[in-house]
This record gives sequence, C-alpha cells and structure tokens, in this order.
Amino acid sequence: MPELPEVETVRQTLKNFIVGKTIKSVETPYDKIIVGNAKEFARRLEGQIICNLDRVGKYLIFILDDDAFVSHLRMEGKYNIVEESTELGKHEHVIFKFTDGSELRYADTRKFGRMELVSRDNYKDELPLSKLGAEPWEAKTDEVYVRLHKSSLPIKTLLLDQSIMTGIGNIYANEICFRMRINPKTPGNKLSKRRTAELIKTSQEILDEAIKQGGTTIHSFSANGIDGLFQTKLQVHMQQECPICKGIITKEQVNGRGTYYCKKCQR
DNA sequence: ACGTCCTCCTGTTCGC
DNA sequence: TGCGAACAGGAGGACG
Repeated sequence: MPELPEVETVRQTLKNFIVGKTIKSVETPYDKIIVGNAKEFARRLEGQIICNLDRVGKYLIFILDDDAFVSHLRMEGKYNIVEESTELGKHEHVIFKFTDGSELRYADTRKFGRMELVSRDNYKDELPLSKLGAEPWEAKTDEVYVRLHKSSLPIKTLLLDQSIMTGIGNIYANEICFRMRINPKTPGNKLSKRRTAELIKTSQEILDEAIKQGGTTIHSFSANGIDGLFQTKLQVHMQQECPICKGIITKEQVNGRGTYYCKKCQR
C-alpha cells in the first residue's frame, strides 16, 4: 500500500517518462476513479502538455499547461508506461494517450484510487490537499502537540490522521511506534511535548530511510517494476519476532487497523 | 468539533 | 475439493 515513500518513488520514476509529453486523449473505462465528471476530466486534459509531477503527502499532482490533477493511489494504484499497441490490462482504468504513441495507464485492482481536477496555481490551498497537515519534515512540534494533546485516541491512530501530519500509512505508523518504543495504543494526550518532538523526528527518519530504499513492496505494489527494498528493513510490521528482546510480536486491531508491536519493548 | 461506523472493491485466505 | 464467507484497508461521508 503506497505511503509517502512509495509515492515519492513513483514520482521520481514516472517524472522522467512523462514530462514534456502531450496528451492526445484520455479514456476512462472505469470512470468512478475520477471524482466529478469523467467526460469533463478527459476533455479538459486533451491537448495539454505535462509540465511537472509534484507530490504532497500521498498525493501525486500532475501539472499541465492550464490545469492540474491530483491522483491518490490508495491501496493498490499503479502507473504503467506502455506503447499504444499493448493490450489493455484487466485492471487498467484510466488511459492517458500521448501524441508520441506511448501511453500512461492507471491500474488499480481494488479500484480505490481517485483522481480529481484541481487548479494549477492554487492546488495546495484547495481540497483535497488543503486539509492535509504538514509532512514530518515541516511539522511544528507545538502544532502537532496541540492536536495530540486534545485527543485520547491511540497514538498510532493519530499518526494515520492526515490532517495532523501527512504521508504516514499503516506500515510506517507501526515502524515509528516501534522505534519510539511506545505502545501504539498510548492515548495521544499522554505524550509530552518532548515526546512529540521525538515522534516527529522519528517519522522523518523512518520516511527518509524508506525513500532511500525506494519504498516498501507489500503485496503487488511496485513503481514501474522497481520493487522497494524497505521491506527488508521492517522491524515489526508483519514480523513474528521482536528484534530487541526476541519475544513474540503482538498483532491486534487498533481502530480497525492491523497493528504490530512488542508488548515488552513498547510501553 | 470530535469520535464511531459504514462504504467502496477484489484477491486472498479461511472454514466447513 | 469446492465454494461461500471473512478479511484487508485510506479516505470520505453520515450520524450522534
């Protein structure tokens, strides 16, 4: 499931393939991927050149001549670059045809991903990006502390709240809690300001390391066939044995999400 | 304003 | 062995 490091990996890889290309047409065989009117989405993009590929949190932002659109991969979204003669895959739902005969195809087995037109010059200040908190590198301790302080929800749940900090998903939330040696069920309002600062710093470290490794491959995720290596570095997520005490890793649901932690080392 | 629950999907795993 | 049921999960929306 793509989180910030995976989306960043996709951005870096995909950018080289698509910047400068002109969109000839857009087809949407499964149009629920598009938020709003899919026909309108396709019509607006036709003839525009892809100028840049940005990222905010887990969102990709395609910058065109006059418009922009955001793309969220959710659980299993992927982008494929193929020649136009390539047979359409079962799970390819949005097709961008370029004037040079190549195509960008959005594939998503679970159809959870979404794309949405936004304004080119103001996309960070309008929905859906405007509701996001800062990425861990820009997060201010005081602001995060205020948010944590007024909630008794588990710290791991709050790590997944994109309006507090953005970019962290289930895998990295588990890893961050482990490195912090904190029980993921600890209420947010139990964290001191000092601990909050540590939480932000640990989030930065974990995401930095994952980006360096090219993300984490879980199930079918991969950016253009390049599989992330961070999975080999996972300490608790999907693990059986605690790397510190060699005890059993506990798996339980926390607010409906699979949560892995060591009951002895994380308190 | 906040917390909880439901929905969207399909491939995989599980139980009988 | 086979088939239906349960499960997984990010974000948005409904509801209290």
